[in-house]
Amino acid sequence: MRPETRARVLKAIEELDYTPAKSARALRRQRTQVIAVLLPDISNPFFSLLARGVESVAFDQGFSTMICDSNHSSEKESRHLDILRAEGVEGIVLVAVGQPDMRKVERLLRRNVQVVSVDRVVEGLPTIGADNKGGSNALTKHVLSLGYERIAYITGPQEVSTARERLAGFLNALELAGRRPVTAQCGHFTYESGYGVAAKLLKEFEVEAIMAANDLMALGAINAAEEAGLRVPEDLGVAGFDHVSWAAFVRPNLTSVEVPAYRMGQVAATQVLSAELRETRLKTKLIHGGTCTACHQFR
Amino acid sequence: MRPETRARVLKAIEELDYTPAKSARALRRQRTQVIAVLLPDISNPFFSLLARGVESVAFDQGFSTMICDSNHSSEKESRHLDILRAEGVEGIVLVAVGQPDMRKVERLLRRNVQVVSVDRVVEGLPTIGADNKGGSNALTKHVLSLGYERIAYITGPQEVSTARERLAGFLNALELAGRRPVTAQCGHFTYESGYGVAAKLLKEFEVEAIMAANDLMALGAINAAEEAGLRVPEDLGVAGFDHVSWAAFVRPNLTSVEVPAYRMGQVAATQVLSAELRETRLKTKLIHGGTCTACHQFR
DNA sequence: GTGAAAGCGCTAACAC
DNA sequence: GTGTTAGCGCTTTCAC
Repeated sequence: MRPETRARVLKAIEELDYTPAKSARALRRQRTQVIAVLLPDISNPFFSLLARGVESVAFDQGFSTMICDSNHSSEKESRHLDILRAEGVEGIVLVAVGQPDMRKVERLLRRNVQVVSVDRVVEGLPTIGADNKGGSNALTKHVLSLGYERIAYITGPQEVSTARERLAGFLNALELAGRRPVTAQCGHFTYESGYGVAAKLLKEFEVEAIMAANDLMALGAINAAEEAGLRVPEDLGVAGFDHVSWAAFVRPNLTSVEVPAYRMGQVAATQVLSAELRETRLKTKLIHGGTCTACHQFR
Repeated sequence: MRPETRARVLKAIEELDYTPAKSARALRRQRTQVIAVLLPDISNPFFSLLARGVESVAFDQGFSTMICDSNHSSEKESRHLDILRAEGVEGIVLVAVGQPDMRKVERLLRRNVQVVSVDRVVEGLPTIGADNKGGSNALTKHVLSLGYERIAYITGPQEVSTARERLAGFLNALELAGRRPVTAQCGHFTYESGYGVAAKLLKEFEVEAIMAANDLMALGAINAAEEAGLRVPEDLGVAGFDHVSWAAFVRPNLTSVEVPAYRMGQVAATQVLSAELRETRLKTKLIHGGTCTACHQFR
């Protein structure tokens, strides 16, 4: 092309304020260059970090990301799956609310839309998860090594795979040490449920430490303990799981296991975008060893 | 249409797994039914709540939402503005990183893309913000009414309008009471800066209370105080701003002013989507009175 | 009501 | 290289 022509074209672009229209391009090429991340609650710091991880990878590869919030509702999740199909996204990173609507998911897969589950195991989908069992196991061993003997556990809903895995890791470590938990009771991964379960538990049992399946419940347990007149960590040790950012500001500090949400998002996005994938069906993949961090919560 | 034909069509839809392709529709109608929210950091709970507010309104109106993360970078923000134009979004809710690239913004406006600024005032754009000055004023009066006299202030970067407004509200309330702040020093809205500024300040001045321009810095101040051997709230009162959700879990509790991020997002989205808007240029709009919440932090 | 046809803005293919 | 053309899947219009 003659430099002069080139200059004229550039000038026209400038004057007409031209930008190629993505929707036309998408129609013609049958590729939108958009992926989505569909999660239960973007205002939960764990999920929003995960979303950032997805976005960072997509952005680098020239993809846009739609972040969709199912608001903890399976129905809204299902509607979002429809919308995303119509929207023509090329892949979906899914943090499912319970078991997702597999009919919808399969329709997407048939259209060659990559769907990868993160954090929670979904039957029939490749899953990117942390090593919940291993992390819980390591944390429990750490707690035992500090000399705690009478330990209670607050677990999450048993339909959620992460809750089951963390409980399993805990029980396994105890068993290896030839011990049994004082009690294991079920919460809902919320602050309130942690508070409620701990308050009840502290009345009925004599415990030296409480381990919870996530930080929010652990925080509830701390507050319940202090209201029961117990000093933490002098009278009662408390541990959580997730190592969410604000936990670092909580006083007294919370012992926890780091779950690398950002990296999990990155890995999931990479899987979704990787072309190889279009051939091979993936297996579940573990990220990180579930490192046990900060330990100020224990005497 | 004959019921029989109708049935056949429905059956075909089912069999072919048909969903109308949005990109074709968008191309033909020159409307994508997509809006975007472009913000500095989706993993910040304040912004993610805001994003949820935007999404909820858009979803109800049949619009999809693209959440874009500028990662606190003006450059990335600018690139996102380009992408969003190419993508053909019909409106943008913008939480700007400093002053945004107005050339890009104006190109969007010229194309009749609605751009509304939230939280931070942007010259030349309608802004949805909280009543920072009023809220700060009310909080300061509250603190004064509790009998505190020697008050220090930790402000945010003065380029950010919210920081200026909160400082102004504080100074105004003091002035009305015929007082002056012990000192007012600048942080960066981060935990670390709050910690650092407070630690220094407590050495140099004798203060009864520290007020910070946001919760994160207030939390830093609390930790600095406790490390300096001061009990909070017995020896030193501390107040923040934003009333972020995790602040409710912090012990001792933090006095703060609520900034209704979710509602601000909803209002901004409504503005962006409202058709009237296409005619009239908007003015800045205040949401909420900046209510002063929980007061356990003060004796 | 039903059907046919044009065209949105782009890209891929093919001819020059 | 450069120019032309067909067509992606939908909506709108206009003719029946």
